[in-house]
Formats: sequence, structure tokens, C-alpha cells
Amino acid sequence: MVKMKDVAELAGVSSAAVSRYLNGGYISADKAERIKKAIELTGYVRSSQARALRTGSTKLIGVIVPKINSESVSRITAGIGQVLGRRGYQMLLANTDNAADRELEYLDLFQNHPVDGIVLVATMITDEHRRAIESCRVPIVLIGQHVEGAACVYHDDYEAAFELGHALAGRVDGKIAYIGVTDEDRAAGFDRRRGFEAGLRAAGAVLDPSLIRQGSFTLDSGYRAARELLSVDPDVSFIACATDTMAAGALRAFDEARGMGEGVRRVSGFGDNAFLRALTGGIPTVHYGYLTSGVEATNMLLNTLDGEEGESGLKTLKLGHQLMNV
Amino acid sequence: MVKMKDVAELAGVSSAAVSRYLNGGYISADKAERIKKAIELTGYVRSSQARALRTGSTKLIGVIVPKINSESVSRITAGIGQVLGRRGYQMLLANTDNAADRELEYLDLFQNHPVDGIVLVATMITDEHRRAIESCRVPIVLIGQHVEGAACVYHDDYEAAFELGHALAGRVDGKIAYIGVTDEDRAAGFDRRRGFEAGLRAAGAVLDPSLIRQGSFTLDSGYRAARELLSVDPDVSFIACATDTMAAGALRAFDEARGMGEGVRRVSGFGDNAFLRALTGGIPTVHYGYLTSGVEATNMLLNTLDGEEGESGLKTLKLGHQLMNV
DNA sequence: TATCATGGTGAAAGCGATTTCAATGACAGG
DNA sequence: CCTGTCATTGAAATCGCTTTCACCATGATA
Repeated sequence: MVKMKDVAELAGVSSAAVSRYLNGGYISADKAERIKKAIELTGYVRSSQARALRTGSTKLIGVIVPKINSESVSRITAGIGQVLGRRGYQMLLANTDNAADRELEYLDLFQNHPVDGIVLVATMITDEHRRAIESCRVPIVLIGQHVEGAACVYHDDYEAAFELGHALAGRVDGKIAYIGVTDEDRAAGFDRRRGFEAGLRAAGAVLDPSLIRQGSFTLDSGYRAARELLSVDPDVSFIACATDTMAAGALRAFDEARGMGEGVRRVSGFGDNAFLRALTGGIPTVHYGYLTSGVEATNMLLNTLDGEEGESGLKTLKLGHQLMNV
Repeated sequence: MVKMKDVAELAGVSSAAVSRYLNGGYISADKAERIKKAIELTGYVRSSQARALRTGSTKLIGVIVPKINSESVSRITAGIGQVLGRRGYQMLLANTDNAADRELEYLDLFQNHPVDGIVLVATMITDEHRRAIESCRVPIVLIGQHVEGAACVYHDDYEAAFELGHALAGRVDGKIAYIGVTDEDRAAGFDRRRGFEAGLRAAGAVLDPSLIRQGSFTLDSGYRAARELLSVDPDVSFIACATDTMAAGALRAFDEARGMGEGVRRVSGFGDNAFLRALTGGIPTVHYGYLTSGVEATNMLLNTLDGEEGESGLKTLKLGHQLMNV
């Protein structure tokens, strides 16, 4: 492997000069020219490992996601990758498979491994998380949850759910049921359920607590919960879900129980999933700018890394949402 | 940051001893004990950057994907990540957004950047690709395409498509149309189309060349192509697609054109998408073990990296498939 | 003429590990 | 007692780059 010294010798300068040429320091025009030629000739590329050791920066950003094979997360990741690529960074991806402890594990790993910053696509935020985030040696930005004192990009799930509940209240004849996710996921669990309830209430409807079930983000969990709901109470005519994926499962349960294609909107979700939109004509759901949240979070992070000393770009950013098909 | 020297001093040994302790070289029991204590006390972790510089290995694997936010790719990625994590490696993810030149760009970037190996989730394989793969300084495994002389994990798209075409031939009344993707994607484009045609032919049916369209992997492209097909020839009663995603688009076009929920299987796809399965009751499609292909490819790669000198685990591996709903 | 910035330059000191190498002491066999 | 083996050890050399530092011209300023 050709190293800097070789280039320097070929160009008849010191390696310091080559380094300066590469990094934009003082260098005279003719030497710059000679160095340029020498680099082309040798096909030299600098070792990012040596550079990293010396400068302490790796141009690597750690990205922690709960589950890469889900529409929302993979869109967020696409957004993150876009910005990273454009700004000369690379993405170190860690997939925790929905295990909160693996999240902490990776946070730890990234501290001691070579990343300049971290993007955490967050689900559950425990005290341990808060502590880990607090004591993080590199800048970190959260996506999806609002955490006091931490930089984050998120959506207002409570408000969105409220609006959805409010809008839906009048249009449902029978009883409304709800399939949520764990409250430990503040945004997708707690906020969406409470917001939805509040929205219904504000419009004069109610959500019977006995008609609330908990799924686990998967299509199948939505299907099973819905089946149970439908068998428990035949008057259930609408099932609101905390995610479009679970809504798809619920839809299938409806189809099996009451026949397909009755043309009635029987479920609602969150996320505006493209398949669901195409195949059902569109259930009531909330559109979030997932890709945008990845983009914004990453820009925020890189701004503090690349930015002038002191002026931290880290802050919290709430993105808008949009009700669909209501 | 506490470094090895600090630990060594605290334990009253040389840093060489600490290094040996960490890497399993000769070390006496009592010194090992002292070093262990010192490490715990100081919370020392070794700098992977210095280690990388010295050893030349980064424990990083570059993963190049065409589009992270697609079901198949994100499943493959999940499989890759699983193995990587288990075996002590990390994933450097590069998303090319379906731009073949960006693929080459990343191949290049990874060579000169710190990865020990590369997994390429391949779409188009041009001569330039072949050359780049050939001259790659680190081991590389392809997923999804069969390339002579390169290590790859792939599915037999021709055979699968043949079976699908053969099985479908008898069950369609009207005309059959096809929405494919570019032939430059040998597997998903060329092989699937040719295999499907051959399968139909073998069962005595034909695919009218004028009823073949080309989409671009997206739901919307499938929708548009299908709309056009349906308007061009009202006798078209079945549209086979090269991907489930496009099939979803085609299904929507059918719904708009001929009314929803007629209960007839009108499209087929590839990939066995979960949403499609749940929402339609299951279109004819081919199930591929996407996650498995990620797992297998990564194991193959790491085996050659970790394995004893010489015994290369690199080879080609053809995975099975399964016809669904036919 | 004396004094200063100022653009340019290379030698050399690290960054924090791993690894070679020669040296040591202990111990078995002859 | 001498010698060979073998487990252990630390000093020192790298790995390939960045960055400080001392120093030189050169031209401007006083």
C-alpha cells in the first residue's frame, strides 16, 4: 500500500507538505502541482485509520434502530443515509431487534468504538437510557421520542392521535376498539392511546377500556388482538390501531369475521403505509414525514460536529403531521 | 481517556503485558489478576482506532444496498446485522438509492476505507462491476445475483418464475400481461421474465409481447403500467409482476378499473410481502428466504475472514424458494 | 538600515495500540 | 554442574498520518 511518505518522496517534498496539501494548509502552487501529480501517479489514498488515530475523528456516525425491516424505520434510515453521504460521513448501523437492552449495549459500544456522533431511533426510554444519553461522550440525537434535556426530532403523537380520534368519533356507528402498544414506548404507546381517547371524548364519544388491547408492532399481533376483540364483542365496528402494520392485521381479522370488501372503513392506523394505501384505498391514518425526520436529525447532529466551536446546533424539533382519509 | 499505559502502570506491568492479557498471550496468573483489577478500576477500553492502525483490521463490514426502505432489502439487512453482531463485527451501511454508479463509488470508498469485507446486495451487474469486484482488495460476497467467479448467495429466479408461470397458465381465463423490471437486473428483470414466459409456454399458454411493460420496482410504477395495460386491452385478466410491490400497484389499478374485491386472483408477484398476504388473502407469489440470504452471505464472508489461512469459505450458494397461493 | 509580519517548509513528536526480540528464571535431563 | 526447553517479561519499533515548532525567505514598514 502506497503511503504518504512515498508520495512525498516522489514529489520531492516532505510528508508534512503532502498532509498540508490534502488538508488545505500553506502550500506553494508548484509543490501543490507536483504533489497532485504524484498522488495521481501512485493512486495514493490516505489511511483513514491512521488519520482517525491522529485526529480522533472517524467520520462515522452510529445509528441505532429498533428494527430495520419496518417501513417507518427504514424510511428514517434512508433519510439519515442521504444526509450522511452528502456530508462525507458514513453510517455504522446497529439493529437492536426491539430489545431495549441491546440499545444500551450499542450506546456503550459506540462510545468506545469509533463514532463521532449517534442517532438513536428511540422506542422505550428508561431511566437507564436517560443516564446513558446524559453521559454520552459524543453528541447524540434522538428520533421519535421527546426526551427532556436531549436533542430530539419527533412528531406530536398525542396531538395527531387527538385529531384522529376527534375526526373519527362521529363517523362510526358501533363500538370503537383500540389496539395499542406498550406504554413504555411513550410516543407510539402512551401518547397515541391517550390522545386518541381524548380526541374521542372531546367529540362526545368514548373508548371502552375493556376494548383496548396491546399488540407488539407486528401485523400478526394486530390480527390476533382484533380477532379477540371481534369475538368478545360483536358490536365492535371499528378498530383504531397504533400502527398501520397492526391495522393491516386488524383488517384481515375483519375480513375473516365479516366478509371481505364490505367497503366500509373499519380500521385506522398511524404511518400512512404505502401498501395499505394502495390495497385498501386508504384507511384513516396519520402521515408522518419519516424520511424528513431522519434528514433533520442528521443535519442537526452534523451541524454540531462540523460547526464552529460552541455554537451547538443541538435542540429539539417537532415535525408536523397530516391526517389522511378522514 | 485512560489508555493502556495507565492500566499497565496501575498494575505494575508493562503495556505489552496488558496487550497480551487482552489478546490471550503468555501471561502469569497473578499479573493477569492485577491487570484485570486495574482495568475494572479505570474502566479502560481499548481504542479500536489504534488497534486498527496497528493490526490493519477494523472489524467493520461494508454493506451496500440498493434501497434500504424496501421489504426485501431491509430483511436481508436484518439478516446481515444479526450475524455481524453475533460475531463481533459492525456494519457500515451504504444506501445507493438504486443508482448503479453510486454502487461503484461505495465499492471504491470501502476499499480505501476501513472495512474488512463487503456484502453487496446486487441489482445491476455491469462489466465495470465485474471489474471492481474482481480487483477488490477485501473479500466480497454478492447477494441476489449470480456472477461467475464471485462469491454469491442467490435465488434461482428463472426456475421460480418458470414454476410460477407453469402453475398459473391453466388458471387464467383471459389474457396474461407482465410487468417486469429492467433486464440489466439479471435476476429480477431478465430471469423472472424469461422464466415466466417459458413456464407459460411449457403449459401451452403464451405471453403476448405487446402485453409486457417495464416498471421500476415501485408500487406506483406498477400501478401506472397496469392502468395502461388494462386500457390497451380489455381482455387482460391477469397481470404477473416481477415484484410484490408492483403487484400491489397493479391490484389497485384492477380495483379502480373493474371494481374492488371481486375475489378473483388477478395478479402475481415475487417476494411474498406480508402486507399483501394479509390484505388480499394472498396472491400467487414466490417466497424467498431474504433474511436467510443475508445470514448465509455474512457467515460465508466472516468464515473466510476469521477462518484459518487458506481455507476460503467463499463459494456460491443457491437458496431454495417456495411457490405461494397457487 | 533595522524590524516585522507572513507565506512556506521539513524535522520530529506524538496518537494508542500490537509485536518482535532479546533476556530472564525455572526446571528437567544428562 | 551444564545445557536445552519453555513460560514470561518489558523495551522498543512500528502502523501512517497530523501538527507543532523552529526557521527561512521576502517584502513591507518604520
